[in-house]
Amino acid sequence: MSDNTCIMVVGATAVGKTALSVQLAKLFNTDIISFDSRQCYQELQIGVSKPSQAQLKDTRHYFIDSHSISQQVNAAIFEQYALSAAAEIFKCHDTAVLVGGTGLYAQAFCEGLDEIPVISQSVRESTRSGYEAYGLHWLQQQVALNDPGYFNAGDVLNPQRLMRCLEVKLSTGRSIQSFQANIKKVRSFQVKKIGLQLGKEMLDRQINKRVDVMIEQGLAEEVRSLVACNHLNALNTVGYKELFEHFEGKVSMGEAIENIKKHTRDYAKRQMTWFRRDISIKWFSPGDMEGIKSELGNSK
RNA sequence: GGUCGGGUGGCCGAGUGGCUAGGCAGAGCUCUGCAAAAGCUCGUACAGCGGUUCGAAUCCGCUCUCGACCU
Repeated sequence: MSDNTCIMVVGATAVGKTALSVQLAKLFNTDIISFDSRQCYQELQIGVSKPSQAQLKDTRHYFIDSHSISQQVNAAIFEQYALSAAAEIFKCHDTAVLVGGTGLYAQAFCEGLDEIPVISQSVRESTRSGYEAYGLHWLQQQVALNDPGYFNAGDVLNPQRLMRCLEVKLSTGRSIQSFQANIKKVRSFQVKKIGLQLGKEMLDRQINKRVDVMIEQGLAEEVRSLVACNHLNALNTVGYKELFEHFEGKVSMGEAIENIKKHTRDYAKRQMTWFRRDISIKWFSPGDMEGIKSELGNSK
């Protein structure tokens, strides 16, 4: 195994990951790979809290502004993208910094995803439109019929999982379970995970502040300019969907802003639920640069 | 001092003798190709004390408390 190391910074939204990642990149004189499922889109700016222009100029960032909202991006695509970015970085450095809040993407990068054939667009479309037209009950019936094994074991109230199961079966003729070997891939680098953590009150305060600043910076205008794209998955994003509701006349501006704050809190909570169970993460408070440095130094 | 109303879980709010509303906020969790997504789970609370009753948040009495009005 090589000596190459990925330092991975994780934590809830608004906790201060970006600042730390830039500090670490400077410290190790290297580049950054983001694993944030929304910051990769060029069209999304104010609402997704990207690194500043100065930070982007100073430090090379991968997976920031790298895609368009009209492109398909998912965990598997990210895995390939990030692995090749890491290989690129390791040509000249022995350390890469990763930073983000999308747990599934982090997992895909560290452990890989099982190989499942690409699903044809037509199968995907028909599965989706079937659900939209006939509802959950129809979906459950289809899964019970086509993949009873999954139906009996699976999450039958979760439409997203059911659709995935159905499209795999319809497209490949095999149950999705037959692909899920759950084998962790071996990487040619080691990973050190640094978690950033703040008390609930502090984090809520930073979330509220961040949202207020986004509004001041003109988030509403940005969202208005994207109304025509509101059906795209990339726009199913906190900060955007709430303002679409406002522009559709469903809620007042004040309510939309409150909803953004609430949904950001919910999101942060889900992120922590995900990261907490990863025992390889070492947790620090955002200001504890000394602790983080010694952790990275000692274990090397 | 008197009369009349009220007091329901963190908040809002229904319930008028047995069938544990509901909403919001909050908490816990799941996670293999849409993940800033999608989904799951969690509150016997009825101001207090006593009584009636097989059974009371619901009826009766007293106490406390909030409000309105009266003298």
